[in-house]
Amino acid sequence: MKKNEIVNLKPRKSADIRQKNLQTILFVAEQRFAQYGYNGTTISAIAEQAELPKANVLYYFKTKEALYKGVLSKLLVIWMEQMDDMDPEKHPRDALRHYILQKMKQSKEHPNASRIFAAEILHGAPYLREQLQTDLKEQFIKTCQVFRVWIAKQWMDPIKPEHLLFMIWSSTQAYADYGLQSSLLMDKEALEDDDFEAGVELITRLVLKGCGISLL
Amino acid sequence: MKKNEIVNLKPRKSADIRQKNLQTILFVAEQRFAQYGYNGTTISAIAEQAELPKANVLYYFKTKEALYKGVLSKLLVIWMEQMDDMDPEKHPRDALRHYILQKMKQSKEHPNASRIFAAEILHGAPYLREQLQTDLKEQFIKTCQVFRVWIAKQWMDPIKPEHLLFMIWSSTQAYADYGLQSSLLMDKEALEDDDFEAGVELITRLVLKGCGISLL
DNA sequence: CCAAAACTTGACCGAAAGGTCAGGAAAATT
DNA sequence: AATTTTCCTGACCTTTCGGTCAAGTTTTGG
Repeated sequence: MKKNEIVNLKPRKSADIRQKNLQTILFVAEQRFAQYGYNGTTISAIAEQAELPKANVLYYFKTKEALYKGVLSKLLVIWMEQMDDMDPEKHPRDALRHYILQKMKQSKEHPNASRIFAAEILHGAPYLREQLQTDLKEQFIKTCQVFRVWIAKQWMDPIKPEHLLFMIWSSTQAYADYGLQSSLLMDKEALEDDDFEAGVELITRLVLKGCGISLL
Repeated sequence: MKKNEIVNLKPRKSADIRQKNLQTILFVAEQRFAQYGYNGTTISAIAEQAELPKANVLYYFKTKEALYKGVLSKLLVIWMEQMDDMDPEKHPRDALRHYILQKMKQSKEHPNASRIFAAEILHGAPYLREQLQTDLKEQFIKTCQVFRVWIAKQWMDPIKPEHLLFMIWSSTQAYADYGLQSSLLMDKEALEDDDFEAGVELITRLVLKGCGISLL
């Protein structure tokens, strides 16, 4: 079992080539799609940035659409996994705080996913409709149901669950989607850790106090 | 079916032709840009929907970019005019309520403007950077300043003005940008008047209570 | 009524995009 | 070592897009 002869030379694994190229392409594609949108992104540009011939990119992904879907499905995993349920048994104070924190973390750590999804939805979700109508909707309904339980228990004021959730989503998501806008307005290159923290704090505060949940 | 033979209605002045065509083109272009984005929109598609030959569209707008800018500048007027100042003398209860209502009205009545701007910002504001850095920023700073006055007067809790404003913008804007998403989730064709009202109510409530402003 | 100005439009063009393909190089398998 | 499978890629094809143009028609102004 010879690994690779002498010390030097690349540890050129065999089947790893595929994995490595797929990864590179997907990584680059994610960036471009996030920044320029589907139609604003060209395969040549991706190929160039990935330092591969265009035909090679097309070898791994037969079509541009397939590549885009590849990116989407990769991001969808990240996207959904953190979206996990809120426990109706937990006190909303803790559950909501945690949820908002998670959401914001998402915006901070995966802004590309956020942006791509935002653009998708903005344009009628041509590729995500299915997912939205199933997975996301299930998540939505479940979370609203939790809110209703809390309201019934009088742990929070009777607000409209759908709109509350909507507000939490949009205001946290905004830190990814409109990161540029806000940094422009605040004279920064980009949003910093402090900004995300302040965002979490403010949104949490508004939600808790707004719903009549004590902060302690 | 010529109706203005005998009655001699408007004998179709030439100057009117220009206005009429410009209007039609801008109207159609606005829709397409909002739905498909800049790169996803073709001049032929606009021409077809406007029932004009492509070359005729190009006669009025020399380039696609010029047309896009035409749409933007038209929307920018609408966009900014409602953004007017909050009065630091007024009580935040009324001023904020009014502001949120206006913002939401914007989302409801001019969703295309909202969507186009959202897409612009999402992609780094290639055409709006200038405007954002001047007009919008001025607006931003001014409003934050008003918040600070209110805080100094102890009319509201000491929150971070930038983030509060950011939250108001994003959550109201979302009713335009993500109108589709939300209607999908709520089993509706589109958002209805009730939804906008409920949105205003919830956002106002969260903001006021969250900032320690009494609701009466 | 006539000439100039404004408008209209089918035909055309070069560039760039997505995608194909054939044949060669490298790995893997036997 | 031989052969099969996978990977690589330059050249090429087709379509579509933004944009031009020249030849016409209509409107306007004198």
